[in-house]
Amino acid sequence: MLIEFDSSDTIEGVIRTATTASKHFGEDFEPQVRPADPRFGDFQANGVLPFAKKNNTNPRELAQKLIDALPQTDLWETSIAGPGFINFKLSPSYFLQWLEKFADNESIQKSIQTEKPKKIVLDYSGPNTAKQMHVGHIRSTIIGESLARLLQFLGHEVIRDNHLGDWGTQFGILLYAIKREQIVLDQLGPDPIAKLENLYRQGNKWIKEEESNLAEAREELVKLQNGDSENLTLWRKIKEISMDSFLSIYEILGVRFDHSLGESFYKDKVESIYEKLLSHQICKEDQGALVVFHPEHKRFSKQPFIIRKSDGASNYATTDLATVEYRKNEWNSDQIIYVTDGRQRDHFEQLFLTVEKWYSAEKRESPSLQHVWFGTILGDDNKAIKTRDGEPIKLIDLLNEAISRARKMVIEKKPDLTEEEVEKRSKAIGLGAVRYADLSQDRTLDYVFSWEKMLAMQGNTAPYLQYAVARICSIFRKAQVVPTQIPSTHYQPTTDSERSLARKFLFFPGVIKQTAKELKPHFLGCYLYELATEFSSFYNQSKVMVEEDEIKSLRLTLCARSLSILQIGMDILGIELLEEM
RNA sequence: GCGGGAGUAGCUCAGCUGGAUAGAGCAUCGGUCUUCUAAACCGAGGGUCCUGGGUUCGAAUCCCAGUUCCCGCGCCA
Repeated sequence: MLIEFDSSDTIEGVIRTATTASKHFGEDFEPQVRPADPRFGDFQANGVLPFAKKNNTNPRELAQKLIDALPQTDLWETSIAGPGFINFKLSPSYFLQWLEKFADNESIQKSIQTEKPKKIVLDYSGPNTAKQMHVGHIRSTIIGESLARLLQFLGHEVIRDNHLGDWGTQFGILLYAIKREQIVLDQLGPDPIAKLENLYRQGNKWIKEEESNLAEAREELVKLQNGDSENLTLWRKIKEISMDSFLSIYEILGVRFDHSLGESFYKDKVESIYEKLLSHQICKEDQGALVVFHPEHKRFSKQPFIIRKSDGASNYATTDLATVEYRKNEWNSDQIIYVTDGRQRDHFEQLFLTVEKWYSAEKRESPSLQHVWFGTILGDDNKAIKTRDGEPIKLIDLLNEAISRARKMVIEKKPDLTEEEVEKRSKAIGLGAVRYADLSQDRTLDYVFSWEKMLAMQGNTAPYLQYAVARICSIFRKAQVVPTQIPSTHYQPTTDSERSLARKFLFFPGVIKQTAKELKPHFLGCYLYELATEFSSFYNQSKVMVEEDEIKSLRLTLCARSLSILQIGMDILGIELLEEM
């Protein structure tokens, strides 16, 4: 019998073979193999219950027929429980075979990679220029990066594109403020982006104070959009300053984009969009603007998708349409994934509907479009953190605070480390904590920002996972073997802690699949935490460095597989690991 | 008004798409370091899964109604 990486697949395959051949079941029988409660077994097949219901037979008797039809094997024991569940309790021999078959990170990756690699554009982070990234901006960057890594791990070609908000109306206000204050952009001092942000805030105040100021700001924007050279020069400088600030954050977070084509990149590509959509009668003029309605849709038949404002200017919707076209034509992408705040869901739904009609009118295949949205980070008032007024916590400050708190713990624990080592560990631990705090929770949920939450280092946190890894590495150092060169063994997982750790490995494939299917990193994060918990428990109960070589080899193998899965998983989450803590 | 999301332990959250006695972390209380790293481990207490109906062998999960909070809905992105 072939042992597959995903044990559910192995079991399901065996069941299907049996049921297809059996007169009691047939081809339409769904085994429904799921991880089981450890009290009952390792996997369970639930499919008999609904099938018996549909065919008006006794489920327990039917379950018995299924078991009778299964081939004899020493890989597992089966039993019927409750109303008709079939439990599979895997044998020690199964575990040992699995452990030997998927022996290193490469073979694990190979076993799970896709057969149909796609070219996927991942659109994430996308901060607005002239503003600093604050804590509210962390989610798109971290979630997006993690999904990029996941898809790459699965064998897809991923194009990371940072769709900068560099052509919005904020420039009217900012240019107005710069001119009013007679600011020289080259002389903004050590923290130019903060200065720009203050200017923007000041400008915002001014335009609210007086009508005429608002008019002037609008005029600056029009001049910019019409290619006024003075304003364009200022705009370029602003973008440069912004990019420097973003890049320093990406550097810390280990994020690198293949492209940073902002909205400005598409400003000359929008005219043809209007023409095409008009010629296909997808959009129409309404109240002076060019809009798209979707008559078949209950809501978007009334709620417009504005692709050209009544003043003739383009907007977010327009550039997004042009962006799809560019990514399809120039990069030949099969799929585009947008990682943005959930408040933009209507926008993307409308965008996707519009693209679908447009491409189908031209009989072209549109890329598959997906909006991976996340909840908002809220302030203490339960409202979204916003930049316009007040001073939200800067992202850079959060990251630095995380590193400095980790630093205290690192030094406390090991006072004699070199400065270089302290630096390395504090960074891995502090940033890991922040990343994990966000990634370990369902992305669709809003949460209130708190230092305590973001910087926790005990319990279900990245440092806990990193600590488990450090302990494993320590064992291998003491044992003087490398994880890939452990002597083979005949000793099978026997004790409770050996068995339950080995058992945990088997659920990794399913977790990866689910994470990829729903594009929700928290499935992986939670699993890794559970795995680390199993390992810690194993570590406390079973000494690895024992006299008996056979037992030692098995336990080293369990350490090695824990390490592999933690390495792979943490790498996908973008969290660094340490060999010592 | 229309549409979307959410309501699970004192707090923060999981709950594998309908499975068996609902789980973690934090906090509280108790135990474990001359033994591979105590950022750890073991244990205890803590629940009207918002409320009320329904669907069925079986519901935190699906459907309906109500309720509370959040978000979106014509020229911001």
